[in-house]
Amino acid sequence: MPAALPLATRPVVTRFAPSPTGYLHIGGARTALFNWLFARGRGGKFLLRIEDTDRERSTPEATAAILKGLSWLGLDWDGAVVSQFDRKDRHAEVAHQMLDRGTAYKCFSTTEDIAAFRALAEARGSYAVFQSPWRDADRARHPDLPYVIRMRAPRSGETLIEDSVQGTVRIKNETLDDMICLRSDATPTYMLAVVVDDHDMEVSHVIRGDDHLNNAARQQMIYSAMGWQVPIWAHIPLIHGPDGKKLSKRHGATGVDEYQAMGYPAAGMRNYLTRLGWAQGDAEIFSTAEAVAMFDLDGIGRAPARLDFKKLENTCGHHMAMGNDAALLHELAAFLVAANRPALTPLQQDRMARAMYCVKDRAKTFPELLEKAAFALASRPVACDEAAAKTLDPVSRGILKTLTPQLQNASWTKAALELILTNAATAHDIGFGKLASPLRAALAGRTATPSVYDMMLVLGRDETMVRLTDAAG
RNA sequence: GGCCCGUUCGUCUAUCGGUUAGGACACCAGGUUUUCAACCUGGUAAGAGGGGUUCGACUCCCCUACGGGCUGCCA
Repeated sequence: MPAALPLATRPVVTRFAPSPTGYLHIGGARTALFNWLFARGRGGKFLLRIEDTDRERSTPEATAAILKGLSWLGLDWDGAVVSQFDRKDRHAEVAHQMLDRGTAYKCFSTTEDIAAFRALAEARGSYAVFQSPWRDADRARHPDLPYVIRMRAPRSGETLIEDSVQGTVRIKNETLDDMICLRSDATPTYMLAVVVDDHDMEVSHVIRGDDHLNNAARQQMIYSAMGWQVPIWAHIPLIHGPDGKKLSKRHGATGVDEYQAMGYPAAGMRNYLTRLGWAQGDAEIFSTAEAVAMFDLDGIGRAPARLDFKKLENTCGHHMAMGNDAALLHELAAFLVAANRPALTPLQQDRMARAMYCVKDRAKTFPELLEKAAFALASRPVACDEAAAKTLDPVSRGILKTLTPQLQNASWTKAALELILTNAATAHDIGFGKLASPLRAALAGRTATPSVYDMMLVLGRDETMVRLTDAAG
């Protein structure tokens, strides 16, 4: 029976426990985020454990990628990263304790025996759970052969999982097998290792993908076998691709590193991921601090959510606009590294910093930010695209020429520039739009740009003058 | 196959027996405008299907369909 009540008074400890077999999956990132939000909002701890008991598939590169992904998202963990493999002796110790207590037993069946059993069971249409002949065998008759340690699971009755997201889930014990806790090479299986580690690490809330919901019943048996307090379970639905199928490579990006390389700001990513499968009323756009304050288990939905890139972009756009200029500049530099693009020169950095105010609220991603700020990053002579070149006809060039002397002595403020330019438009008997086009071409080399005033302000008098002169020919 | 979970606008969701079923993204129309974007206003759009329970069901129960997960000496 889950002892949910005493746990409420236990300090909150959550954890993220990925297996290091690849990059940090976007679904894993959201699981980590939920754990992090929950802990941070309750003054608790958020621990990180690498489940590397599968030596075949675990790699240090994958661990590094996971840590990097978490760092990008700003999900800081408490204490040192725990390697599950390093704790294998402790796991084995617990397995033997269960053996001593009679809640586990040695099983000498070979993988061939098991396969044969399953084939037979399947042919008969009964449960395909393996029933070991060694479960009740006399120890005196144990052969001197390799063995695994199996849980002596109850074969009748049911196990109740009190889940904060899924509600009460009843699982018939007859559908659960005597799972292996310690392999024949004395290494622990995942099922044993998670329980021992979560217990030893004093994890109070296990928030993880609902692919582990069935496992929770098995794991709960180990808790009771050891007389340990069961944590509060919260099995969250997985993320699906836009077509509702399990998110996979064919949907596009699945690794968080790819999202960083695509230029989504981390704050926007956090906001979107928080809101994906979780809600509190109509809250849509919120800061990380607000998310920490708001997040709870009650708001987690029970159905898998689909990834929607349009909404991700929109959310990111809000965060880009809300972002602190210096912080955005800093993140932009990190994006360039992640995207394997050249870093900004000192001059470009300076211009970018000054342009930020007029470009950040029109960009959703860093590539867009760069695109909008192209005028500031361009170096002379500014190359014109086709459409911009067309606006620089002889008449327009003539007008640009008349502008330079006036700009020479103008005070470099928006109000002053506005006066000069509107007067110039009037003097040449054209609308302001007609004047703005060649100015855009001269200053940015393109037809879609921020306001001409903003560009002039960002570039400064000298640069503006030379660009106009360049264009005027 | 067996077991478990899920199903509200195209998408993310609100609703926790009584609402004209709300918001956001996307989309459409209009507006603003110095281009693009942004922004403002309005609009289209939903309870998978079938049975119950109830004075009354999106909400509770059952069945079906569909989707997902688990069913490993993987995690």
